[in-house]
Amino acid sequence: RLRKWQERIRTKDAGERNLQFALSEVDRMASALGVPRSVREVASVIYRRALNEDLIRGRSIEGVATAALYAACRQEGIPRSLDEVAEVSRVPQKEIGRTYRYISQELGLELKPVDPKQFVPRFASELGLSEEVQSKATEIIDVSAEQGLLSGKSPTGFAAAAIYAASLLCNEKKTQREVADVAQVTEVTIRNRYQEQIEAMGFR
Amino acid sequence: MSSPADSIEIQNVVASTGIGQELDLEALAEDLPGADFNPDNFPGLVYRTQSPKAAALIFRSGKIVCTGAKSIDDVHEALGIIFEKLRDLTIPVEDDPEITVQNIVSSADLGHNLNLNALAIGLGLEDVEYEPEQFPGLVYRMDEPDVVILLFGSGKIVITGGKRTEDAQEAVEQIVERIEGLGLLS
DNA sequence: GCTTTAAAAAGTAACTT
DNA sequence: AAGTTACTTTATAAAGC
Repeated sequence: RLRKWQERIRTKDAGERNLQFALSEVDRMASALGVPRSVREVASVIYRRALNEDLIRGRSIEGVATAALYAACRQEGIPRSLDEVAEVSRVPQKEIGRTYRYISQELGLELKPVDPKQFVPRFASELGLSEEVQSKATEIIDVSAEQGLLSGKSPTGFAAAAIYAASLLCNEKKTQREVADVAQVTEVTIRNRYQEQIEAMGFR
Repeated sequence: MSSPADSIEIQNVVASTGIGQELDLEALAEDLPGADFNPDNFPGLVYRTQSPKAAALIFRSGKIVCTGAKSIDDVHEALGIIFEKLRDLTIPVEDDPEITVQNIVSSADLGHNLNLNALAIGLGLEDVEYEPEQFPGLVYRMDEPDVVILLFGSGKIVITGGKRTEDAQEAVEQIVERIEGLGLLS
């Protein structure tokens, strides 16, 4: 009976330690990503829900913590790409994506697909581009998405191309390489999306 | 009057069977020209048939998985060839081993572009997985028939998880009806 | 969970020419 | 810049770790 008790305390302690570890990891990654405190709080709520629903079994604590943070960023409307999240996590990108899809399904998060426009302010400011370029990029995204060009395309690549196009239109040109670097996509992707977008805008 | 259902093409059929006889795969790998056997990697021996084109995974237990065939008839033909090859090597093979189709992968074309963002919301986010950052297709799990459909912006689709030829047919009819009902089949 | 096999869809990436 | 190759997703059996 005494042993059982000690075991209970031990597992409870272990559980507490695991939770502490997960939340401190969320905190560490959130800081590295520069997301506000509110996002970390949403992420810990998601993590605790996953824990209560026993979704961690068979998965790494760090993987679930990272996926919770990725989900929280999306839920709060300030998404980070899987690439960006993977950079501050010790979990491979593929596992983060897989874990995100799992907890998202099981917790019924029902997050809408990421809107490329949500990347515009951050990418544009990293490139030192003006408000004018940002609103032009936003317009390009809206117009080309409305014409059905967004289906199946990566939101970061779509946003990157629109920012590149807008920088040209507003005489604040950035090279494809510069835009590609902040958005973490290739120049080829920017070129492909850019061509479709300027055609959709009626330029050419 | 071409309907999407007419565009269905079976792309891959997976089936399992067994010869009811244990096998020495090391010996079989020697006797079967073209056989790949790397037990450190995978417990099955891989054997490919040329016509019809298919790949078989042959296990020590005598159980066999056949994949890559373009029709159920091709599965039977390919396995028939393998059964004969084994008999030629004086390995006793049951007269008519039962062949079970486990999965059929089909492709089809809805004939219209799809707005996957609108479709994700229209079909219900709870039944849909659409993560264009990870994969360009929208994943839709259908209950009846029990299949998974991948839908792409081009209107091309993939139906998998079905065990009968009719599953793809029914799935296409169902998904067309649902998308039309949402007014999203431009 | 993973390992292997096959096939389609379309996007993205990493190479080579 | 174009071309090739390869990887992402889905399902499915097999035996074993």
